[in-house]
Amino acid sequence: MQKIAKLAIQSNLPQLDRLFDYAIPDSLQDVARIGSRVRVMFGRSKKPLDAFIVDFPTESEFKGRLSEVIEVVGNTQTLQPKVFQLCQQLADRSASTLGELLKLAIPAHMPRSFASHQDPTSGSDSQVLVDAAGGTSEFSLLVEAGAKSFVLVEPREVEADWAAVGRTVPAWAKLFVDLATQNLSSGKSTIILVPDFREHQRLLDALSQAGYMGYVANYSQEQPKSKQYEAFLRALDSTPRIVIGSRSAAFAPSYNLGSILVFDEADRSYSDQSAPYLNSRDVVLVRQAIENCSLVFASHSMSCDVKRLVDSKFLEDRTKAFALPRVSNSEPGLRVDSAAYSAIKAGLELGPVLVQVSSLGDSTAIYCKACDEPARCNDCQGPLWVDSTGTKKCRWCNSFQLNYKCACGSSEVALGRAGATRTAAELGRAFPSARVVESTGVARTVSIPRGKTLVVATAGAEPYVDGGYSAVVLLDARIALSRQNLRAQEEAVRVWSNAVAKASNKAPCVLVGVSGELSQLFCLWNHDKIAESEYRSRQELSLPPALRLGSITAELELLTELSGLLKANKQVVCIGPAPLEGTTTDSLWRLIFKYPYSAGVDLAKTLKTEVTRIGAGKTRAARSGRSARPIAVKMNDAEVI
DNA sequence: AGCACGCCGACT
DNA sequence: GTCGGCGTGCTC
Repeated sequence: MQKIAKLAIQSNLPQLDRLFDYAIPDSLQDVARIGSRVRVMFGRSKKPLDAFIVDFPTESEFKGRLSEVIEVVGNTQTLQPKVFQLCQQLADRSASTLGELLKLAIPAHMPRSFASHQDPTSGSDSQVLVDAAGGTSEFSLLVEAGAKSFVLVEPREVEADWAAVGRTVPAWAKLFVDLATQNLSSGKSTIILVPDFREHQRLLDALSQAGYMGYVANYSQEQPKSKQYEAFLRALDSTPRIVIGSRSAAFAPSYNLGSILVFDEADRSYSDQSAPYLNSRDVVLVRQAIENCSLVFASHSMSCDVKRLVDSKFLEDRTKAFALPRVSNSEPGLRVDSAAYSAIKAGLELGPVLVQVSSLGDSTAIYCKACDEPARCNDCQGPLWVDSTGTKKCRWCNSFQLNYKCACGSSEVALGRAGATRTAAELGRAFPSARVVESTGVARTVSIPRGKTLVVATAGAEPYVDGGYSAVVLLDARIALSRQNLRAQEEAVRVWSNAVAKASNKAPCVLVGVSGELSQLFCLWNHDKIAESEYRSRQELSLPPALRLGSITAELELLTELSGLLKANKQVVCIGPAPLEGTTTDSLWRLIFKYPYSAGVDLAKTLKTEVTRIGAGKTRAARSGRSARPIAVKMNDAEVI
């Protein structure tokens, strides 16, 4: 009797989005098991494909002759059953294929890395058993199996008993290390998601100080492929691990998963920019249900999405009381007003000061001095700005505009609002004894040493500093609030809060140029109330996250067809289709659809069938060859409004 | 994706 | 007569 394996093939072709049966030759029967990575010949293709064994059925439904598995790669359970379930469920919910999810979850095999990981003499693990304070700990509620929590974290640098004397760690990093410790003490793994390299590095530092590097699987995507594969293999080991990474770490294999911890869940970097367009928040919610592990969202502000989950009792708010930060606001007026000046001046006497600005470069815009019209690019009519080297550049085509001349004939210009570079220069003149550091998204500064330093940073690029800043000044707050985006306020509060959280205890923080209810709530650090009123208004307007909003991008003809299909479902509301702006291809249109959360899985299933049908070109004449036409289905599109 | 199969026009 | 164009369908 031949042995049969059901395989999930790692290919993102929608036509192949099902399981295939293969025969296992006698020679491979000892090594083949559920989760094994195998190589198979598929179709008429000449090169073998990767696949994973997901079942050993006693007989096959398939009536033809079965091909044989040609190789079993390694002796590890590369695709854990729970990760397989995760991929399956996410493929269903996101209207994409299992193969696509498997590509996200499982890195390609690399024989050399694999061999060195298998080699027992190369073991860098000299693991000490962690002895945490048992079940009485204040953290036990957060790591309890099945517990789902939100924690508004203390917004400052704090001391940790494992850190070197006089050194501090961000409170969120201390919380995460403590929770990982709690898990290790009961033999469990922890997966930690961080939004970018600053948080990644800061957490690694903290784990290193705590002596846990032997447990860490570093899932950073910023290292060579071979290192990433090694991290995957470490996560796969039959021993408790601490996995740290960004989006992709949510798919990491794990031994005895105790908790998933997510810092700053509303950061944009958690949403995928390519298919299957998943958000880490959704991924970890599904994974938590499969693993029955604990889940903790920890942030310095409360996003609408988290507010919704707390309101519906899906998450428990387990915020621990802490001393509120000292935040004040000033009335609209000068960009850098007296409140800002005195905070910087007083702060510099004690240590480093942080100034948050909203944009890069020297000037965000330029105007003609003669006619006051905004300066336009000679090539494409895009708006001009001045970069950090003082060069006039076009925002659209990025071309240099050395010989700019206005349509009225004048070549004299007036500068618009200052970006980080000019702000740094101006403040440098005002505070000549301070060292001025500019930190933006492109400059990779993780942390700066203590000293009389004035840091001018764009939102989200604030370096950490040991002990925390002695003052934090939030400039351009009104600009952040007035962005034409559904999430402008939520996002503004988030970046302000993250800057405030880099301050030391009792350091003064100033929100410059904003008055009104929001700024008052912000000064009182009442994030629950801010999120509450924002979420209520979203509910009144029927906007996310009160319901879900998805989009389909394709040719108009296809969208018309799909919109007819969507309208058949009474729970779905369609908007558009409308031509897609900002692309060079004018043939792409976008259809937006709103639906209640409960309708999501069914709707995704319908769309997936349709996309597969259209992609396969079964009913539609193929004018442009049969190659699948571009259809991008986003079941949860945050950027669309 | 790849690759074969099949059904119509112009070629030694 | 048949060579080869691409439209169509399948892959355990």
